[in-house]
Amino acid sequence: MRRIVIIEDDIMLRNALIETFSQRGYEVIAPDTFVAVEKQISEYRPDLLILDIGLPGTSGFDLCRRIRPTSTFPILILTARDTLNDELRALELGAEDYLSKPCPPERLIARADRLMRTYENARHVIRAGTLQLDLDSYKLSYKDKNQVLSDTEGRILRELIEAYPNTVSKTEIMRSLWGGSDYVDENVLQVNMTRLRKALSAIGLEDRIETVRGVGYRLPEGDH
Amino acid sequence: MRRIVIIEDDIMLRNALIETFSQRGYEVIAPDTFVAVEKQISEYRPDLLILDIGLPGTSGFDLCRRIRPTSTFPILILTARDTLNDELRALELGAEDYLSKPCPPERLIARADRLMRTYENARHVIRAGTLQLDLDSYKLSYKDKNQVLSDTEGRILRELIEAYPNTVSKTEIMRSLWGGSDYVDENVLQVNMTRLRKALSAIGLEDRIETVRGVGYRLPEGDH
DNA sequence: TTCTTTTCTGACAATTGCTGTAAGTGTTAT
DNA sequence: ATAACACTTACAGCAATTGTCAGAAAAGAA
Repeated sequence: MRRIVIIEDDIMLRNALIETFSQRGYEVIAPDTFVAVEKQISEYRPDLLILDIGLPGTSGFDLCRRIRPTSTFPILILTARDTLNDELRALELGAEDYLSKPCPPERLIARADRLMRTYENARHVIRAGTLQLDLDSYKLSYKDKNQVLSDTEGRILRELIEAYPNTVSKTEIMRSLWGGSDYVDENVLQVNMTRLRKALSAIGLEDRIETVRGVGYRLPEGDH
Repeated sequence: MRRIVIIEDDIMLRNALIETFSQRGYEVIAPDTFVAVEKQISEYRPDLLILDIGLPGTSGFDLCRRIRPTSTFPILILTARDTLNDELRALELGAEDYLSKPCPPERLIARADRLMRTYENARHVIRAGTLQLDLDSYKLSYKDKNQVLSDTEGRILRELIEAYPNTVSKTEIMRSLWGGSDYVDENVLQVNMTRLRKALSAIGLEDRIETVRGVGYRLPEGDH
C-alpha cells in the first residue's frame, strides 16, 4: 500500500483530500501542525508528499527546500497561489508538479498516480545531496556518472548517507556491518573505507567522506 | 548535451520551440513528417519528447501508446486541446506532463528541465513492458520486485529487451556475448538461459522468456 | 621537535560467487 | 521410434571480494 503525506492547513480541504486518496486505497497521513514537520515527513517515508504553500508559521517553499536534499519521494504542490513565478520557484526548489486550487479530484489523482509510478524505482534509493545510492544493487549515481560498489562498500556508504550530514561513529559502523569488533580486526573498517574512497574517486567524488578523528566518518554538507 | 525531440505540426510554433530549447543548450530534433515517426523517435534516444496531440495522419495519443511500452524517456504533451478528459487520457497512456497552449516559454522550460532531471537515472535503463533493466548494475525491476543479475545473465536479457517483442537468434546472442561459437561450446547459452530463467522466477516472471525452436528466444508481448 | 595515537595503504591469502564444460534428461518434430 | 534441439545439474577453474598483516602517514599532545 502506498503512503501519501498531505500538508494542508485548510481543514475542510485536508479532510476532502484524505477522503479522496483513502478511497483510492492509499494510506494517508495528514499532520495538523506544521512547524518542524519536515523531520516527521522524512520518517514517514511517503511515496508522495502533497504540499500547500501558505502554511501558518512556515511556508511550503521552506519545507520543500529543507526536505529535498535527502528525499527520494516526489513533491506535488497544491496551492491557491496561481502565479507563474510561484510555480517556477517551486519547480526550482525541487517540486515535481504544481497544481492550482481548485483542482478536480480526478486530475489530482491522475497526476499523483503518475508521480508515484515514475518514482517507483526510487523506493530503494537513498540520497545525500547530489549523491544517490540504490540499496538493491549498490549502484552509486553522481551527476552523469555511476559506479557499482561491492557489498561491503555499499553497506558502509549506506550508513553515511542515512546519517547525512551527521557523523557516524566507527563503533556504529562496526556494529552494523560486523556485529561489533569481537570477531574481526578493527582495521577491517579502515581498509574498506580506503576501498570505498577509491570507488568514489573514480566518479569524481574525491574527498567526499570526512574523517572525524577519534569518532568516525561523515558526509559533509556543501556543494556536492 | 541533452536531446529533445519535438513532434509539432504547426510550423511557426515548431520553429519557436526549436529556438527556445536550442538557446538553452539542448540538441533539438524536430521532424516535419509524422507518419511512422515512432521508430525514428526511439532511435534518437531523446532525453525528452515534446508531443502535440493533433497531428496530420495520426494523433499524439496513438504515438504515445506505441512509444511508451519500450521508452525510458519522459513524454510531455503540449496541446491546444484543453479538456480534463484529454489530460487524463494522456496521463493514462503514459505521458508525464500535460501543458496547454499557449504556454509561457519559461514555464515549458522549467517543466521540461524538471522531467529530464527526474529521468536522469533512467538514461541507463531499458524496458520491455513492465520489466526494466538497469544497464550499469543489471538490476532487474518488475512491479515491486527487484533482482540483481550476474553479468552474463544481464547481457543476455539486454539482448532480449532491446529486441522486444521480436525474436533474437541464438547466433546473434552468441556473437554478442562470446564473439560467436568458435571458442565456447554452444551449450553455454542454454546453461545461462536456465540461470536467467531461474532469476526471473525469483521475482514472479516464470515463463517470461519464450523459446523459438531452432531460432532463438524472445520476450512476447502481453500482460507483463 | 619529538613522541604517541590514530588512520591509511598495499600486499597477500582465504573465501565466495561466477561461469564454461560435460554428461545426462526432457521435449518436439519427423 | 528416432533424431534433433533444448534444458538441467554438477563440477572445476577463475575472478572478485574481503579480512588480516605489516608498515607508512597524518594528526594531536607533550
